[in-house]
Amino acid sequence: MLNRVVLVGRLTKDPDLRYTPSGVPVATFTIAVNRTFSNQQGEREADFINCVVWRKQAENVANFLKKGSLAGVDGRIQTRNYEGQDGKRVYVTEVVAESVQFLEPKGSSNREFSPSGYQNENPFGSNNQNQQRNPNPSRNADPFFDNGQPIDISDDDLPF
Amino acid sequence: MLNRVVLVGRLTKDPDLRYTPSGVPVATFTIAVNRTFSNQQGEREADFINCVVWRKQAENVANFLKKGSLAGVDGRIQTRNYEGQDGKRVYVTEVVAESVQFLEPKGSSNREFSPSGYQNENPFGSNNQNQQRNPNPSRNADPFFDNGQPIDISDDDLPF
Amino acid sequence: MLNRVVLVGRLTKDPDLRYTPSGVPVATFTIAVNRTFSNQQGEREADFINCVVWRKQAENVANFLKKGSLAGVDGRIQTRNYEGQDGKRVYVTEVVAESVQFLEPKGSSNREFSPSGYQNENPFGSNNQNQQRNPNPSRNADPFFDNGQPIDISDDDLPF
Amino acid sequence: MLNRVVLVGRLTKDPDLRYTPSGVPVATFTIAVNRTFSNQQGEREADFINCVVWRKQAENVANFLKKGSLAGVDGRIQTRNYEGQDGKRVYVTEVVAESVQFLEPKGSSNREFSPSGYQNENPFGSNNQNQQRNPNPSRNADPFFDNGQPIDISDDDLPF
DNA sequence: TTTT
DNA sequence: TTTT
Repeated sequence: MLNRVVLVGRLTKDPDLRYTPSGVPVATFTIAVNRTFSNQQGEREADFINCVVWRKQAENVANFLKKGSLAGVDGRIQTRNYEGQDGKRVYVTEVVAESVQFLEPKGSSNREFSPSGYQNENPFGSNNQNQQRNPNPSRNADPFFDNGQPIDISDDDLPF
Repeated sequence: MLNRVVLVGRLTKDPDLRYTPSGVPVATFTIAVNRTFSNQQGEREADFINCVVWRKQAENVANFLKKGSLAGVDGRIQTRNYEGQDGKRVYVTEVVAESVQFLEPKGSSNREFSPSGYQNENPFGSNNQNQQRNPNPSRNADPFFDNGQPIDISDDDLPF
Repeated sequence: MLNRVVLVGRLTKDPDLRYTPSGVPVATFTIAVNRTFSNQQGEREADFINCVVWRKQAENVANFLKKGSLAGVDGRIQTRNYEGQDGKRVYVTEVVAESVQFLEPKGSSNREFSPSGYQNENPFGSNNQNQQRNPNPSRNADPFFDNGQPIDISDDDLPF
Repeated sequence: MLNRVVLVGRLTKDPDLRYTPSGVPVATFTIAVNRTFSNQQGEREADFINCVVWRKQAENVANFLKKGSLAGVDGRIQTRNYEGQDGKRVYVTEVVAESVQFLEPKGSSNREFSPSGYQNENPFGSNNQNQQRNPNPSRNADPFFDNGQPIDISDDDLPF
């Protein structure tokens, strides 16, 4: 079972950094990857792909990337679901970044983020169907990409 | 701008083959990719990834793969959106397969699907925001994954 | 059977553009990809990966990339072999680029090279063991990476 | 700097398991990946790609894969060089597998090898130019792929 | 709304 | 609901 994704594109806005209840950093961002082909109107379009990154790299992403930054992502596709505002299940497909590469020559840094730290947490991924971990019925937005407050990301969502 | 996905997993059900108004075959299927790590309950979970494949390979997929088949996918992530039943925009992230590999030793075939045929169509991808091409206001399900009838896939959705 | 490579790194020198006897352009270059980890001496090392690109993109690479350029490569690994100067068989592993992305903000261009042109050639790949196509016993360097003259690349080496 | 490889193919012979002086397992194998296109003679050819895998997965590979096994590899390209028998430098390009997937339905197992164990070794990769670590002038074959004895693999060759 |  |  293989699941591998590599992307190079630009952030559509500044990354969003949050923390799980136990204090693990998680950053989300959307990367726009321009297509190499044009549509019938001769326009080149883009795919807008949501990405999640954990731990030390989440903080690096928040510190070094911003809207418009050129970045490379090496990771895997993750699917999960949560209960939407209307009580319906919402299905989400996103990329979990295992490494993020800063490709901007800004200040000639060209920083890389190698995976490190947080080795002892013994975390895990989750595609959990039942939402007992969210006992609050009034808050049903996507915990990752709701442009909301840094709450309600469960430690259950931690991958590897 | 790079956008590359490689998956190996099993089909969650038989592929769904349809045709665009101009007669181009398109198949959709969902591939379950088991994760290599377990969650806190010690269970191994899976990601369920929707895939689209066009033209000759769509017919091969429909002919040679079925629920449970082990398959490899080499493609890219595509995002698109359409107007949902409640009038809200629905955002979809899926994989457009450029090649699909049949990994089952069924009948010792181990068939491969190489890209071929349909070279002269000059098609293109689309992430179109406006839905004028769907003049029917009563039909607002996902044209690809609605388990519905073989209608309403626009030739605008054709990639490369 | 899947074979997919994605690289982002910098050219170690200017690309080398040649032509097959039938006039098909082929460019070769080496890309240095810095590793994300350090060795015992605390040094970060790099992998130096030979790449080949054909047709229209070969000319784009020659025109737009040079020593030090940041580039992305999406392709596959190819192995081939030829008779070395001492009569021994030399085995080569390299990357055949299907698309090359120019990631330099030089002149704000950020050009992309989409595959196009040369569609009617009906070419093919080769891993040929016998070298009858090189009847010249005095010339036994690597036809691709010998830093030599633009000769002796067979049309048999053309992939897809 | 991104460097990602995904392969699916069959082992050309049984894997070769060795140990570094400090006892770290390392397995090497060659995977044949059939091409999706044919040459002018209408034959489908293959690429024969050397792979290296370390630690726990090396032992899994040795235990569960053999000549002809269908396997998936997720890893990166590595280049290194060593002094050949004639005193000339030999350059090697191979794949370092980060995970290996057993795709055979043999005994209905379909085992996966997740990275684990050997976490505390703090090893590292090396592309070392000078070979002082091989003080024996009479032994100049490739330490990995010489089909030879389980000697002379330095702990310096350990990646990540 | 899921595969082995 | 988007980047250059």
